[in-house]
Amino acid sequence: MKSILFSIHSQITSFSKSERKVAQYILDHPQQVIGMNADTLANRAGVSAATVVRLAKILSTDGFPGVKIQLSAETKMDDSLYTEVDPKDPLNVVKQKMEFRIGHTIEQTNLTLKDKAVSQAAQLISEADDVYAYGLGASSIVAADFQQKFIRIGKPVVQTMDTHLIATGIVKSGTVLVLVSNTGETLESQKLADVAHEHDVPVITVTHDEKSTLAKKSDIVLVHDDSEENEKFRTAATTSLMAQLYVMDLLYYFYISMNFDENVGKLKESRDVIQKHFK
Amino acid sequence: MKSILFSIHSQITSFSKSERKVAQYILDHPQQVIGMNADTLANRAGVSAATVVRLAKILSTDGFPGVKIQLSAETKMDDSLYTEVDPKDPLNVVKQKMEFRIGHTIEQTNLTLKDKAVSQAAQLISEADDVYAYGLGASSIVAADFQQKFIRIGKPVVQTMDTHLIATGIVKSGTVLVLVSNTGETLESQKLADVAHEHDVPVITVTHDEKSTLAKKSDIVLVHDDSEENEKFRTAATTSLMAQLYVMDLLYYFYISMNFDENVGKLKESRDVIQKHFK
DNA sequence: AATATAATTGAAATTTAATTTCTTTTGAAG
DNA sequence: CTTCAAAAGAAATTAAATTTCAATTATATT
Repeated sequence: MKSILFSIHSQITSFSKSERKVAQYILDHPQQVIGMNADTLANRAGVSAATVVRLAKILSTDGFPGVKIQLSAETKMDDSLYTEVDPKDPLNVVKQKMEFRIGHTIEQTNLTLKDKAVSQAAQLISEADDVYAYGLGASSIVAADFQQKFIRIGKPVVQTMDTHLIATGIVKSGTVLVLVSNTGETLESQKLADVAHEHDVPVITVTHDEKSTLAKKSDIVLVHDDSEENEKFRTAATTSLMAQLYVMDLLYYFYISMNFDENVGKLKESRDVIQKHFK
Repeated sequence: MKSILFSIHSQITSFSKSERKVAQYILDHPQQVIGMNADTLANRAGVSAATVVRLAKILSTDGFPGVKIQLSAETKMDDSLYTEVDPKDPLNVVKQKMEFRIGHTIEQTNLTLKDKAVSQAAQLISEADDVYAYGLGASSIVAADFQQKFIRIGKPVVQTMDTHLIATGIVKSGTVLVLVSNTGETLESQKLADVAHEHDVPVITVTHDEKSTLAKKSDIVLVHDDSEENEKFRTAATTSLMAQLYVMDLLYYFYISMNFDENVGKLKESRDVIQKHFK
């Protein structure tokens, strides 16, 4: 089964005038044609349905529905939705745009995030006696998520926005510090990184800017995408928040898989405890 | 990004017996199904054509032909990606699978979430004198995000995990209570909903189960998807967390757009304050 | 356990879409 | 001009999808 678009392209000179109109329309709007019936396409191309069907028979043994199916196999989604969210957009358009950009952000994060950094971070955490996590603003939410995830599998994490308290904790070897900072320029995080290094405590940073001050002060950098960075009207950096949570989830997943049965067992215990005592 | 096979995989437990037969047949022979009509598939699966069509309607807005078209689009890509994350999967496969299911969750949430519920919730919040938010476990993170978002635009929100404190607050008319609970069965949230109603305080709930106890006790229900619900090994309900954050973001967006210039002005002020004093 | 109620299912009827047939139109050759 | 063949559309036909509805099965309630 070879490409139908290629077929059209190479055969188009042999088509009759009306058939050519249809063929050209398909070449110009393959994605839209997938959602049309023969009548609609006929109208759009300015011919009759019979012509559409005749052309379809040339292109596919399964007639017009067969053409749509083949088009669907070879056409990828168009990127027209990747425009900024506009205050005048109705909610349903906002939804579509958001869906698209979240998908895009995760996709990009999959590219920027280094597998090796994830495995090294997981390794560090598993070897650590104590783990401290810090983030400010939206990043505090990510740090809290990180804490929750690891406590559930029996790996306690201290997470607080009290910088002094964290500084007090990260003075002991065997400790690991996890910092979350979208920009990588948060002053508080930088100070904590300095404290950590003074005491040979390794620093794992989650940030979107691998060239940021914080990234340079870190031992392992988990870099995520931030597509909304340069937009005029950012809703609330939600996509960047999601990218960070996603990075944490991969880290968590990798950590679990290093010792799968044991960790899943602990996860199950956690659920059972809740189920038994709080339901 | 929209995958029928993943949809089937994650929804199959919710299908009826006959629908499940069809669903399983599609999972087992996606390529062959593309070349069948509804009758043939019905015979192969041992059900009636009506059942095939009914299932098709669940899976695609374009009915059975739509299912075939989508199958065609995705069977050329690696059809192992819609399956559960497996501990033996290498990290790059996990990344792809996760990307896939996050996209799917947002897409599904766009379908389940009612625009009207969002606008009503935004309206309630804008008219409220005081707003309280509560969530436990992963949902506390969502409540915290909600708080952060609205404080940034000059709408203070009280968010704490101290149920007594919340109960103390929601006894005054003009107050709104926002509850986050994935299952909709969290006891603490139910109690708070009861307190709220005793004092005529409206309750907005974010949950994945519109038939849950909490949903029934709520004035406005913001329903999100939870595709991982039925999986044996859920990483950490991260997709459901993302769906909740996404719902909050839409709510926030809608709230801003009700009074765009003013709210964006406040958002800018918030950023300036941070910039001036903490950078 | 008996009954009521709701959900599920398939057969038949209906609607919609695709296809074929047949007639009209177009255009090139004599 | 006329003739003929190819092309195209209108209408008729066929096939497919979908809906309706009645029968059945499952679920909840007393």
